[in-house]
Amino acid sequence: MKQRGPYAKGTAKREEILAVALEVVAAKGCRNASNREIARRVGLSQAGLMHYFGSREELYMAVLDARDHRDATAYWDPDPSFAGFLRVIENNTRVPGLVQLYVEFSAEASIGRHPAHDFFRARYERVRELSIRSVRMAQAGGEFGPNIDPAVVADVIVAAADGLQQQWLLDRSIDMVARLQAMWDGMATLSHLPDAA
Amino acid sequence: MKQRGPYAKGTAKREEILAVALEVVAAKGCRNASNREIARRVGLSQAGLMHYFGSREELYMAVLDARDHRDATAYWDPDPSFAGFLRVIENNTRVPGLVQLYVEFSAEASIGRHPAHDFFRARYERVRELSIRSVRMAQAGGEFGPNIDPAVVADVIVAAADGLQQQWLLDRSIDMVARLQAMWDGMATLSHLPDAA
DNA sequence: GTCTATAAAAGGATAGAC
DNA sequence: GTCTATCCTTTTATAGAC
Repeated sequence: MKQRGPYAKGTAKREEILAVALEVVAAKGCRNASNREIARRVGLSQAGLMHYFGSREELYMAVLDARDHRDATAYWDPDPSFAGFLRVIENNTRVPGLVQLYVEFSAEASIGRHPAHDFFRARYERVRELSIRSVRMAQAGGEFGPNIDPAVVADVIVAAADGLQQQWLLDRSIDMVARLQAMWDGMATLSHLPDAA
Repeated sequence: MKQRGPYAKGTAKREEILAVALEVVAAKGCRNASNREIARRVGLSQAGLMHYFGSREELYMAVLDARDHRDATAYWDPDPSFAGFLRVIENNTRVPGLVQLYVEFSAEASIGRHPAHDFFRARYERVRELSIRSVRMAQAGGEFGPNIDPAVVADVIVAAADGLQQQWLLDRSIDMVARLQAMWDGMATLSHLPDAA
C-alpha cells in the first residue's frame, strides 16, 4: 500500500492532515474547528494547508471520503450484509471525531446550495443501495420474508443508524448495535406476515 | 392567550424574532445564519437583538423550545401515543426551517462543552420518556406484546425519526410517516414473539 | 511545497447615549 | 428598548516570494 515516487511525501502529508482535522473536530466540533488550528497542529501555515485542500468543505469531504473507503475495504466489501453494516457502526464507536464530523457536517450541508450538498446526496444514495442489497440478501436467505419493501426497510435502517449516532454523541453509553439489531429483527418478523407494508 | 400589560410589545417582538430567525436558518442554514441578518430583517440593530437574546445559542434554544411547547400543546398533550408522535413528524414537513435548525444545531451542540449541550441532553431525555410512554400504552392496549423492552423501542423510534429528518432535508419526497409506521409495525410484531429482545 | 503577508469580510459581544 | 459606535476576534482565501 505504500506510496512511491515523487508524490509519496505529499500523500503522507495529506493523510496527516486528514487525521489531525479529525482530532480538532473531535475536540471542538466541526463548526468551531478552524483551518488555522488544523494547519498549526500539523506544522503548516494556513496557506500551506490550503495547498492540499482548496477549502474547508473540501477538506471535510476528503476526511469522510477516506473513511468510507476504509469502511468499504474493511467491512462492506468482504461482507455486504446487515452484519457487515453493524460492524461499520460498531467501529464508529472507536472514532468519535468521525461521528461528530459526519453528523455535524452533513447537517450543515443539507441546506440547498452548500458546497457539500451533492456529496451527501450521492453518499446517501450509495448507502441506501447497499442497505437495500443487504435486505435482499436476507430475503434470499429466508431471514426476511417477501412481504415488505426492501427500500422501506433500508431507509429506516439508515435513518436509525444516523439518529443513534446523534444519541450516542450525547450519551456514549448507548448501545447502537443492540438497538439496530432489535429493529432489524422486528422488520424481519414483520416481513413474514401476509399483510406487511 | 394574548399578552397584556407592559410586556405585550416585548413579547410580540420576541415572537417576531423567533419567526425571522427561522426564515434565515431555512434559507442559509444555521451555521451561516448571522445575528446581524436576523436583526436587520426584523428591523433591529444587532445590539437590539442581543437585548432579547443574550447570544446566538440562546436565540436558537428559544426557537426550539417554543416549537416543543407548541407541539406539546397541539399534539402530545391531547394524544401522548405513537399516533400523536407521528402527527408531530408530519407537522414538521410544514416547517423545514425548524427541521434544518434542529438537525444542524443539535449536531453542533453534541460537542462536550457547547452552551446548548445540556439543553439537548435534557430534551432527549424528555422525548425518550414520552416515547417510552407511548410504547407502554401500546402494550396496555395489546398492540404491543410484553416481550420487548419499551426503552429499546423508544430509542430506535426517536433515532429513526431524527435520521429520517436528515434524509428528508436532502430529499423532500421521503415519506417519514410511512417509514416510521412500518418500523413501528415491525417492532409491534416482534414484541408478540416469545423470544423477543 | 511552503511561507509571509495581507486582504476583506463577518462574526459575536459590549459600552454608553438617548 | 433601541441605537451608534466600536472592539476584538476569527474566518477563509489570495498574491507573490523563496
